[in-house]
Amino acid sequence: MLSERQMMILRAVVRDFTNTGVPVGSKALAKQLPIHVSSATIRNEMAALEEQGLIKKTHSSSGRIPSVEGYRYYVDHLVKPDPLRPNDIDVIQSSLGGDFHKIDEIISQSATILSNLTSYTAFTLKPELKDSRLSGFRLVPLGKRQIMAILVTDSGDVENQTFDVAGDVDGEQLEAVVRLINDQLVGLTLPEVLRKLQADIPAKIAHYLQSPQGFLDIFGDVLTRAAQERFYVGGRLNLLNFSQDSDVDSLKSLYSLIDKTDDIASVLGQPSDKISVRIGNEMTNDALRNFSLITATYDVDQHGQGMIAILGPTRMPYSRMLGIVGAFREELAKKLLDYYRFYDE
Amino acid sequence: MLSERQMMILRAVVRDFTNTGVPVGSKALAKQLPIHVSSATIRNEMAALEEQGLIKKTHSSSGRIPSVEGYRYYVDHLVKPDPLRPNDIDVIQSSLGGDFHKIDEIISQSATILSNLTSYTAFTLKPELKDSRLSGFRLVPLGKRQIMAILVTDSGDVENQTFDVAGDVDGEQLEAVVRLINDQLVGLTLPEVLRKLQADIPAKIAHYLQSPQGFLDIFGDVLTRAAQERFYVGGRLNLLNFSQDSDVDSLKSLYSLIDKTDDIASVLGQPSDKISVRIGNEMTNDALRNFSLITATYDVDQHGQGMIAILGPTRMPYSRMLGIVGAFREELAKKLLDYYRFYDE
DNA sequence: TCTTAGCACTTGATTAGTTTGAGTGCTAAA
DNA sequence: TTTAGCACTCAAACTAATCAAGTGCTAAGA
Repeated sequence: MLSERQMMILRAVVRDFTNTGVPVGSKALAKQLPIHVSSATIRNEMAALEEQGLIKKTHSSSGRIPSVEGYRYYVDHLVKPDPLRPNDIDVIQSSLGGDFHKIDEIISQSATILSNLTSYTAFTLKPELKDSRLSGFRLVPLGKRQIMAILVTDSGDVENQTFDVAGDVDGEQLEAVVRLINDQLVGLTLPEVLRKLQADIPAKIAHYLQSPQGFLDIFGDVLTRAAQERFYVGGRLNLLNFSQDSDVDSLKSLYSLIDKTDDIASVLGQPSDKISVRIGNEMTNDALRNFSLITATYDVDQHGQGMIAILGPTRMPYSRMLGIVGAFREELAKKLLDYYRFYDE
Repeated sequence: MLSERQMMILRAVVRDFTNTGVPVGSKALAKQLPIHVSSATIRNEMAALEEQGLIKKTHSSSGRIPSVEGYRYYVDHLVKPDPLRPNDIDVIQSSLGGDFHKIDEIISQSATILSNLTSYTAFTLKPELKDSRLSGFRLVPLGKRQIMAILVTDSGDVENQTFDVAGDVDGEQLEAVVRLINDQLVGLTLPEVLRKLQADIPAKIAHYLQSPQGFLDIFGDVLTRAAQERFYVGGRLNLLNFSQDSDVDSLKSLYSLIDKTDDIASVLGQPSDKISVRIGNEMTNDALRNFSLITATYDVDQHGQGMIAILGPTRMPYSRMLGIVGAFREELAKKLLDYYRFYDE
């Protein structure tokens, strides 16, 4: 249990350290605190805080920095999100104000905006329905030997892939296959489709195509891509700013983590309605030891739930970041509602 | 003009320095050279080489390192491409051996292979005809409010874009527009199409669509994307290995350079039949001061000419790199010929 | 009992001085 | 033309000294 004064001190330590990056000592605190106490008193209180594992020293006679637990306490009990700066509001308004022709443009743009506002790395996921279902599949012949496969889900995702085919294409055969797919698989969730694709579909297709394997490869490819959560990243390069003493290896593993599509869910974690903050080693991934991740969901009514996140150094100004994330999720939800409303009539 | 012996020494300096990264001194050279001379003699020769600006000292009493001019001389007159290591051959064979369904997969895979072989960053461009022409345009309605625009060029490039439309789509109107585009624009080069798009097309389209601007935006977007040279990058992260003393800023500008699609042509330069090496500040771009770029074209007969490139530190083992690039361009051309042959029948 | 002044002590950073080793240019003799 | 020898230079590694910021602890005061 912390006393009022200890909370005040912890808050000041976190705020000071996140702003300056320098361990904070008792004297500086004494000058700065609203109450009037001597540095010796502060030292005593700090010793108590250290006892509880909330702050720590970098060496035996240094000032204190927050521990992971200290940040945690701060974020859970002490922080108050900053209101947006007027300038930030302008940035959001103007960047999100334009006309968009597809959801993905808005979501991708959002990642850029967030990274600009925070100068960290930002992630955005578009709103997803829990289990999106296959709503259509086509094969469009393009040129002499090219075909495009297009897959559409009921949440409006479109995935496509162009590929070359050998020999003459029999239009009727293609139509038959497409009809088969649409008859048998439309309405199923994507994992179900994938399962069927490995089970009874091949046999059925064999009726129409002499070499069905090529087709199955393509279809499977488009399908898995559609089933994967797509996310956008903004401000990738900002990670470079925090690579302490140029630790190339950890930087590399960080980037591979970010670029590997399939891991993103495990990194961002379960969606929750609140804004969530995970600090340093609270995340299992070792490459994130010195980073904190702020994630938040946003709701677009019946169109599902999306997610935004920012990744920055553990020592980030949480109050400001929470303010930005909190405000931006609202703005984004509003923008998307407008968007859907326009196109849904 | 260099004497036989001076060439020998220059070659040894470059080879030694690119291998070890340590300035090379007269004593070490004396031991290593095939002829038997004293270190004093070497010193004299080195002074002569320095006189000509081919090597330089890092400080007044250090060993020598090659200057840009020295590398240039080495590359132009002294280097002999290394033959591939057996292991490298295996890597190429197995990575390029599989079945591919589209050119782009091969080209993108090539970038990865090249970066693996060299442990540098690699670029690949697919074979392009000089002026590819528009060969077809479609609009495919996908769902209730979604349309996909597809553009095909005569060199087989496909560019597509999905977008949302408001209100009900009139299928006949769409067809009319598509027919108009195909009638008027097919067969023109992409820049010509782009010009027409800004000139007389809007008026004509206005007959069929009440709000043509949206359509023009989309079409223009797909068109410019198709006109842009697409390139693939492998081993991006390898650049991190050479950021001396973690100079974050230059690293950032390097990455933005690489990611900015439109600049790549200016970076890679004019295609030439020979393998070209550009060293350090021979490239105008400042971010590349400490890098060298090896580029090579490859020919796929009537399907045009493509390009491969690797970007690494100025201090790279040129003989090995030239060997790899030289061998790989051949392998790639062969693979692509096979590919085209298969699909062209 | 809580607070505070005072003091001895610890530590990282900075600076200056030393030593070492690799390498150079130059001179003079072979 | 080559080479042995020598004085000289410089970066790098190490040592010692100083400084400044900060701590814990003690003892006195509120």
